[in-house]
Amino acid sequence: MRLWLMKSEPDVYSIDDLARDRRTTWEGVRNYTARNSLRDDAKVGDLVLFYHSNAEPSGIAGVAKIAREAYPDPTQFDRKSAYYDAGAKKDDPRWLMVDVQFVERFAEVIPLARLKSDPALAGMPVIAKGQRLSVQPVTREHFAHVLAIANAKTELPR
DNA sequence: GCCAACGTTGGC
DNA sequence: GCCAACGTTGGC
Repeated sequence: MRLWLMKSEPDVYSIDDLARDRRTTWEGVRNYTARNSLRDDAKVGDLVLFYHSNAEPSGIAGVAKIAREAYPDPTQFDRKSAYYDAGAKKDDPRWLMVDVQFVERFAEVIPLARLKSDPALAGMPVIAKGQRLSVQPVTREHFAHVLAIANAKTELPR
C-alpha cells in the first residue's frame, strides 16, 4: 500500500466535514503531478494524512483512506464550478478524482511548526518551503511517526 | 493582506 | 525549446 498526505482548506472542507459525511469525493485537483499520483498510484485502502491548509493552525488534522480509485472529475465540465476547465474534453478527461473515507480525527491538529521542528520528519515534503503539491506521497516511517505524535488509534497495516 | 515559491501559458 | 509574464498556493 501507499501512504499519502492530502491538503484541504478547512473553510472549504475539513476533517470535521469528513467525520460527518464519512465519505466524500475529492474533486478539484488541478495539478498534473497530483493528478498523476492519483491516477497511477492511489489504491483503495491507502491511508491518507488529512492536512488543513490556510488554517489556524495549518497542520495534520486526521487520517482518511482512499475508498475509490481515480475516475473523471465531473466538475471540470461544469461551467458553474470553480473547478471548470474549458480545455477538458468529455471523451478525454483531463482531471481525475478519488473518493476518500473517514478514518480518524486527531484530538488536536498537529501544527506545521511542530512537524518542522521534529528531526524524525526531516525530508517530509509538506514541511518544505514553497511546497504546494496537494497530493503528496508519505514514507512509512514519516506516517508512523505522525501517528505516534498524534497518539492516534489508527495502526499501519503491514 | 503580503509576498515567496511554484506551475502554467504563450510569444518568439 | 526558452523564458518572461502571469495566476495560484499557502505560510505568516
